[in-house]
Amino acid sequence: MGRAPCCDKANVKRGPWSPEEDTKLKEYIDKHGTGGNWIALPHKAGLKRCGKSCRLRWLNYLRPNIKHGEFSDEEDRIICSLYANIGSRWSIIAAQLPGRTDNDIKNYWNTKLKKKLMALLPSHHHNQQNPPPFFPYSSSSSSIHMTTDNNNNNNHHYYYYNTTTTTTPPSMSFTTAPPPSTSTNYYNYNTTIATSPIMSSLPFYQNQQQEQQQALMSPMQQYYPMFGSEGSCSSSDGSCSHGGREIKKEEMGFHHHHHMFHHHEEQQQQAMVVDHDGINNNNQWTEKLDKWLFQTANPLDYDLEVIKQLVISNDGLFSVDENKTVQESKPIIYSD
DNA sequence: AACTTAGTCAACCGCTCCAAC
DNA sequence: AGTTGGAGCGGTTGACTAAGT
Repeated sequence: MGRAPCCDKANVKRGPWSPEEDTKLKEYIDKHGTGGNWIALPHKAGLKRCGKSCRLRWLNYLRPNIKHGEFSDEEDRIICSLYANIGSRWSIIAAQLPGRTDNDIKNYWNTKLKKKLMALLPSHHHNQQNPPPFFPYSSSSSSIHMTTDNNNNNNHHYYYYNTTTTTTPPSMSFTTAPPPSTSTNYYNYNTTIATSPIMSSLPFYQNQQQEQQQALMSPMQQYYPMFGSEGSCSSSDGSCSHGGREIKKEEMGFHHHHHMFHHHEEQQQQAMVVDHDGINNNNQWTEKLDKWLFQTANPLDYDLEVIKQLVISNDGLFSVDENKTVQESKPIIYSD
């Protein structure tokens, strides 16, 4: 049994709001506030609307200081950085962009910004089924490098799984591990947006060096001010409070990020393997890796301290920890 | 001019969270 | 401690418009 609906769907108006309805809602809230009860509000305001619909209309359109129109490069940069690190937490992203709503940012990302970035990627990433590697994985700077050792003419592909913890904000971190000197093809599967050379070439990253100076401050203060200085206005609900539910949630959600950022930078690089049948399958595996990384919304689900190797075999892609052999491990991507 | 396709974005849906009881 | 129900969130839908054929 599901829960009771919040309103009588048959007796509420749906669809686009008329100017008259907007006026009624705005006048009511200007005069009485929301009263902390959206469900009761439409009846009091004389609106035949669901309370949720009123709330949405107010937050996304009618409340003061809403900013519509073009997003600036700076806003693009902030959205990309945050998306790369926290994913589709639109309300949190919106909280960093005064006047913007989560809905606006979500729409902007889905319809424009994502495509803008896709256009800058190598063509083999343009297939929608194989999303590009700059999409969010976590705030960690984990990455997978693939190299191909053509010099030895053995068609072996080497994947390097890096785990990096860094004191700099994710948007400005760089994975510094160079490809092995023998490699001729180098593909960087960075999981953080700014580590990609493509991303770095975008207009909103042009002043990255300058921003690295700012990186000296705590990233949590920079992006999530509730961890240090001022509270910020959420563009989702317009609140400007340190108290209440939202911030509690964020504190919980970001706990491990916070912790991670305060580690000293260190990087591990583990090489492994690969026994598969040749360079012609290269794309197959790069695509699978992309897909895996993309689907793994939070690679911390895989313990980065444990995963030391990625091993490809005919049965799939395996992560191998120190205590297990390939045979003992379960593939993280199964071979088709 | 008529039709189709693609893009945009406001609004809805269904879920989780959590305060109040 | 368990239940209820409102608030808030993110994903998705669909109406509308613009561009292309």
